[in-house]
Amino acid sequence: MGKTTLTRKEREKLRHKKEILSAALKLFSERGFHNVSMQQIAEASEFAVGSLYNFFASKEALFEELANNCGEEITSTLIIILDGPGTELERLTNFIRYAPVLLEEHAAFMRLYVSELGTRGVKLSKRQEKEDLVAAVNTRLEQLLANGIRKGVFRCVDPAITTKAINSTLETLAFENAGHFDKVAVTEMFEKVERLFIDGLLVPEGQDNE
Amino acid sequence: MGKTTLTRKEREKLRHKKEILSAALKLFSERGFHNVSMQQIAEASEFAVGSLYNFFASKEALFEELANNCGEEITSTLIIILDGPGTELERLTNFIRYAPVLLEEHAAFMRLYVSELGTRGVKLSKRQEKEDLVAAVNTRLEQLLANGIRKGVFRCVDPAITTKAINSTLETLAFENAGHFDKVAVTEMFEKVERLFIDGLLVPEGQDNE
DNA sequence: TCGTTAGGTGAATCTAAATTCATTATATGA
DNA sequence: TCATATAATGAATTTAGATTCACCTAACGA
Repeated sequence: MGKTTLTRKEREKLRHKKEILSAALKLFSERGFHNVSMQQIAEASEFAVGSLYNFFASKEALFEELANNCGEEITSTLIIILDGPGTELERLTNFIRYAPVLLEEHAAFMRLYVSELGTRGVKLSKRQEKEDLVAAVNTRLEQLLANGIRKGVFRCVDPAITTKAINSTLETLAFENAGHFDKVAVTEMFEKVERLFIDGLLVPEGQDNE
Repeated sequence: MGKTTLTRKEREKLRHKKEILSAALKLFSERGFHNVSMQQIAEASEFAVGSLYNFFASKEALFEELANNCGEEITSTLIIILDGPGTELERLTNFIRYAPVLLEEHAAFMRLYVSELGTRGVKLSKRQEKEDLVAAVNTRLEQLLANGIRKGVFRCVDPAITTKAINSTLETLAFENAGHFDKVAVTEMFEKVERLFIDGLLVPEGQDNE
């Protein structure tokens, strides 16, 4: 019947699962993992508590699935940008410029990510996956910076530290703005970040690198 | 008897309270507020659970006292640096350089601060005080940057954004290093931060600001 | 129509932790 | 030494919230 290999029932089930995840994401991002109960998720998603357990083995499992889903989506986009065409300067600029888009599309998850999973964190069993995703982005950003430095485009800074600085700054601003998203204000804000980091990294004209 | 106005008993009590706070700080910083029980704090401090309640009305109250104590101590030092003598450049440099010292002396609290109170956060009732402390530091740092820009020492960046960038970078590194503190490595790391931000902020020689 | 099955339901149960409080120990000073 | 006050104790109670499960309901094929 459907255009996929899934039966209608299966599609329904998947949709229900997504509804639960979506409601949970909203709540978790607003109040944090420990301050949201399964009851509340049930109410918000208009299911019964018991039903949640038809989809997820535990609250923690639900959270993990959420984190993995969203994390994958976001990091894969970032990796495409970092691995994409263009000079180091262009790609780094795109990376920073993309933040507002990410924020608009995934505001709730960004909040969740920064507060529960970011550099800090709640302890979860299978956090492995997420570590890998983040590491993948960081490695690429570091590499990009290192290349830019070698080519004499960027000043001779430490790529690892600079990566951390850029990421933590973006995370912080993302978190602050995820609540009350205002496209214009946010875009403007990230332009300032761009000027801070990009201009601060460029080798001043007429000077040699190192 | 004592050199203060406190009786011996009172001093004893105070010491006991400090012992509890100290044990709690260690645990909270390692595992986070929600993952530490009053039982555990009792064991670690070698008191009975009930005794904790002779000192603090609730677990949350205990946490708040901890946060306020340490927060005050740290921010007051930072404010002294930011308000101190010296040019904007010198004071900003000192601010960043002071991070390792802070980290060495207050590693546990730094961890706690970043994970539970930093820009993100657990919801607590009387978080007001802490907000004020942080705001006091941020305002001064912004002001310092603004002055530096006006005097043509720093590039024309946004002081508020730059403040956030510097703080979040320092916080992130502090958090990462609070666990396994290594003076040499940490000092080296913060020197790189210094180069990243300070050098990146300076107006290139022979050029005019704006 | 009827039996079967996959979800769905939510009250009941279980669990981990916070909080209380009757009891015990210790110190002080008459 | 004894009376009193102050602090310490930890078993018992309470509470909040996760998890279970015996029971529904709707859809589908026979």
